[in-house]
Amino acid sequence: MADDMPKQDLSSEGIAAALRGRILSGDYGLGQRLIEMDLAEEFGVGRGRVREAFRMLTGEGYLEFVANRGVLVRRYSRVELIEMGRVREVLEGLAARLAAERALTVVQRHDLEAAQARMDAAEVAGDLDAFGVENRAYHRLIEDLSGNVHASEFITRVRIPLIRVQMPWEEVAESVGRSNRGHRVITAAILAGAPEAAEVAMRTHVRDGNAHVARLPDEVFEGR
Amino acid sequence: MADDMPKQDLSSEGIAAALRGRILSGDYGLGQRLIEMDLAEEFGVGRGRVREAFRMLTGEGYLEFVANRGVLVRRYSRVELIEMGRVREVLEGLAARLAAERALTVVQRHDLEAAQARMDAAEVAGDLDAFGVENRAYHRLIEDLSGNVHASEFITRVRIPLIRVQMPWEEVAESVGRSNRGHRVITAAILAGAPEAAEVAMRTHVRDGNAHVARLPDEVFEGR
DNA sequence: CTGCCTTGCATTGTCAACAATCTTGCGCTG
DNA sequence: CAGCGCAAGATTGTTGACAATGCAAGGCAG
Repeated sequence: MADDMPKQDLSSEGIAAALRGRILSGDYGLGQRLIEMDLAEEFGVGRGRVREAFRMLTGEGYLEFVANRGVLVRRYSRVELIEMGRVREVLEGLAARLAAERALTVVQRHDLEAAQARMDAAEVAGDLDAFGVENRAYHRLIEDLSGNVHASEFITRVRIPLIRVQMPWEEVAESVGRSNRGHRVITAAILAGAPEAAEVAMRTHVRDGNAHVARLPDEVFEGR
Repeated sequence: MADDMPKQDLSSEGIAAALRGRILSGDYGLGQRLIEMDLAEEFGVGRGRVREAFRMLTGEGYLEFVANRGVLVRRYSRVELIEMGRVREVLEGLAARLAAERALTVVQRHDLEAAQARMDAAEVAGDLDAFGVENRAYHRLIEDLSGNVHASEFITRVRIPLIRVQMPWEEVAESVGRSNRGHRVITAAILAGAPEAAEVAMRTHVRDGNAHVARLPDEVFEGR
């Protein structure tokens, strides 16, 4: 579908949401500069509204403001990525713990099992792309099951720098097996209502993933 | 000093910083409505700049935007406060862990001991106000010692709703002893370079504090 | 007296124009 | 040919004016 049709009149929040989506989807690359005028035209609004959306997203940590240069999608150095990885570790661990603490409905339990099954199928089929997609869906599902929107929000943010980075990760086919073994432990712990076990398993799992990040080449960190 | 002298010309960031300070200091109460025009006049700038400052602070979680009504200092429901408390628990736990993992300099170790000593002095003197101040300084020091700015940023955010709430907390003189006992365990663990012990102690400590929040009366949650 | 409508005021929402600033490419000089 | 201004273009920074919205006070009907 062509995306160049002038958008409907949106509020600042709507524009912010649209831009947030583009950043999270990787549509806008890290370090990419955003031009007020272009977006104003695209959305069919004045520059002021776009500016306000920019300021909201800077406050949320998605954009970087440079005086007299405007905004760019926030970049992260290797050090920052490692720091955020540690934060992600405890936050995702918390989400798993909370999911295990709650009395899940039958539907929720089924959703979790289904997500696990889809990852298993992708693993067996050796479909790395599908595994990547299902992996992300699985982690987001656990956030949802935690019922803690603040934890979710922060996890989303510390996951941003991984958007582009995870490609080389998928190349390592061997790690899929290891990764999914972690998933099965987490799934079992949540379904069994074992918070401590769920948190420990999730933390270990995320930490494993972070180890890959530490070995990435420098090129990954330059925002074009 | 009288505060009614027209302020110097400030950037949006400067205005945001000023407002953030007023919110953090309790100068602006929870739920208080802020008028663009008044602040524009006070700071001697156009409304646009004030609006942009508002949007930044909304993104940071300090303000709440209501369509066609402007902004008010963000209120948090009891449920949100409890949710954020759990996030704070693991994040402060992480900060303590990281502080214990790092090889602290002599100066840093001294700072930590000094902060602990000041809390001890306030406890002995029975000075609840001083203890509250030193308590906050202590937690912030540990954030700094962690060396993880992202953890720090998130901790600051989940601490926002506690600004007003901590007053009744201080009334419970008995809890000061219990609280400071927790501090001593944390301090010792960090100085001993014991990450696991430091994290566990901090999590327990923060969880204790959160228990107070859960028992607060409903009035605390209504923005005037 | 009570409830609803209306009218006026306070405030926010939006834009378009102008000023300030930065970048870029050109030409001049040594 | 390299380096240094310098001017033109592009982009952001800021404001004031006008439109739209919501709220409160007062009047009117029942």
